[in-house]
Formats: sequence, C-alpha cells, structure tokens
Amino acid sequence: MMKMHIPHDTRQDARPFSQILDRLRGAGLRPTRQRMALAKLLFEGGDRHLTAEMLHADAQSANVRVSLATVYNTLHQFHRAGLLREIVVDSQRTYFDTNMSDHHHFYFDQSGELADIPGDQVEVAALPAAPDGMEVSRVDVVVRVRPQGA
Amino acid sequence: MMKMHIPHDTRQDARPFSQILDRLRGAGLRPTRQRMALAKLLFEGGDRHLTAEMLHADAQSANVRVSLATVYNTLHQFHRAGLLREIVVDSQRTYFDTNMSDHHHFYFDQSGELADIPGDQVEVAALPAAPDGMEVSRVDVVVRVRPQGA
DNA sequence: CCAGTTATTTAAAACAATTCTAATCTTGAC
DNA sequence: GTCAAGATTAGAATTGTTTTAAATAACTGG
Repeated sequence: MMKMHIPHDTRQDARPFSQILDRLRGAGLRPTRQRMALAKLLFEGGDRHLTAEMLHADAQSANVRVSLATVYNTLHQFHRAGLLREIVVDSQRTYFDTNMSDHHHFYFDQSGELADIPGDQVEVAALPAAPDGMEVSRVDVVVRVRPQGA
Repeated sequence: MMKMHIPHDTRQDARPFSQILDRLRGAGLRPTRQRMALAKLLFEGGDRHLTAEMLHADAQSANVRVSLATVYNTLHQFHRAGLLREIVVDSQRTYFDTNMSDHHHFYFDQSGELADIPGDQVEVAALPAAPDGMEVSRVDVVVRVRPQGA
C-alpha cells in the first residue's frame, strides 16, 4: 500500500474527529471503524432526531456496512457517554437526539416526528420538590401538537 | 334465586357505574361484562398508573376472566373515550393513567415507576407558538428523578 | 322473546422493535 | 507479530403489542 501524505494541522477546530475520538476514549470506547462512521453520520448533520433503523439506513446509503445490532449498541454507548440524548414519546420507537443543549420538544401526534424547541422558549417556573431521597436528573417538556381542527 | 332489595338512590354520586356506563354508551361501546369489570378495577382504586399486563393481573386476582387482548382493546377504547390518559416514558411499557385532571409526572429512572405531580405544583410560564397549521393538544412535563448521588 | 345483525371476546398467530448469543474479527499493548 | 480484551455480526430469541378468524354476547325491530 502507498503511504499517503496527511497534512498535519494542529488547529483545534480543523480536526473534527479528535473531539469525538477523545470522548469515545474517555468513555472507554475504542474508536472502531463502525463507531467513527456512525459518529460522523450522527454529528455532521446538525441537530437530528433519529431511531436506530434510521441511522442504519443512513449508514447503508453512505456505504458504511454496519449491522443493526451494532447501531443499537453504538447508540446506547453514545448515550451513556453523554453524546446523545434518548427520547421516548412514542411506544413504537426510541429516538436519539444529537442536540445535547438545554431544550424541549414538539411532538407531532399524527406523524410521530419530533422538533426541537430552544431551551429559552420554554420556562418552567415552578417545580415540586423531588420525593425523599431523590434528586431531579432532568425535566422534559413535550408539547404535543396536531393539525388545527383535528 | 332470592329477589334482593336494591335501594333506589337517585343521588348522582351514589351510582358509580351509571357515569361510566353512559360514557361507554356515548363512545359507542357496549357495556359488556369485561368492560364493566375492567372499569371497576380501574376506577375504584383512586389514581393509578398501570400497564395492560398489570391490569390483566389485577383482573385474574379478582377472578375476572378476561384475555390480555381484551385488556389492550379496552384500555385503548377507554383512552379514546376520554376515560384514561396514555403515558409513554419508557420504551418497554405503556402506562395508562386513571387521573384525568390537569397534572404532570415524576418518573423514577431506576424502577420505571410514575407518580403524579398535582397540576398546581408545576408552572409552565412560557411556551413557543405551535408550528404553522398546528395547535397544541397537550403539554406534558416529566420530572425524571434518581436516588440521590446516583 | 325471537331472529337477525353487529359488536365483542378470545386463543393463537403475527409483528416490530430491540436484545441476546456465540462465533468471528479488531484493536491496542507489549 | 502475538495475545487478550473488546467489538462486530448474523441470526435467534424476547418482549410488548396487534391482528386474525372463529365463537360468543349484546342490541334491534318485530
């Protein structure tokens, strides 16, 4: 095999993968071909809400050969590593959200789709105290919407 | 069989079933033995969060013979008829909530259980406009809690 | 109260999303 | 390179839920 020239760029933002690579390493996950490819698909397209099946289809289209089982494993590992947020609103599918910032969601009842609501557009002004011995880990606000007049 | 004396009480709240019966009829549902028995189990125990499997088990213990398929059908029908609220927070189970008043929920991450938060203990002060052509059907607030320090 | 019609119930099969299994490959450390 | 631990895979298994088709029960008009 020919040895290729790889430009050695030391700028932080010019190495889009070192960050993910570091986060994977930090979570004790080896940066394998599959995990890197899935991370690329997940994080290069802006904020997304996707299911395992959707990501698997994405991978196929991008000619990344990866099994569905690996997609499931990877999504859960990324979730545990704090790279993804898991959202359950529909009993038939589990979404993973690449947007980790503070925000909430619209849920379209008919289509089962999700859309982000920026964190500053929802204000939860009052919350009860957590039950004894418990602490709040997150507050999810889901605004369910339907076509007008339906 | 002996003919029993049934006190003829005309007070509204002394006929716990006529209300459900009317609502079933209103929804075009025949008041069958199974539906009436399930309604009794559901609505005589105060506010509850239960899954189809849980209600089915309840029915067995109460010696009500009802198939699991009927429990699923009935829960969905009651939901459509506005007698129950459906809650999905955990991809592995769908809960039905007998409390139809305005309220929200605590979700216990480890056990997968739900608890009510009275409506007046949560205040959503700001909400975005619904997307074009859509209207808000409901706002769900889920406060996820975990054991302190976990 | 009967016959006819329609809704309901049921066991069993089918299903969809997800997880598990056991075998085969990769990776990273030496 | 060698090796052990970790990762991937196809396929089977599992779980929660829905569907099917047949049997049963509820309603309706006479």
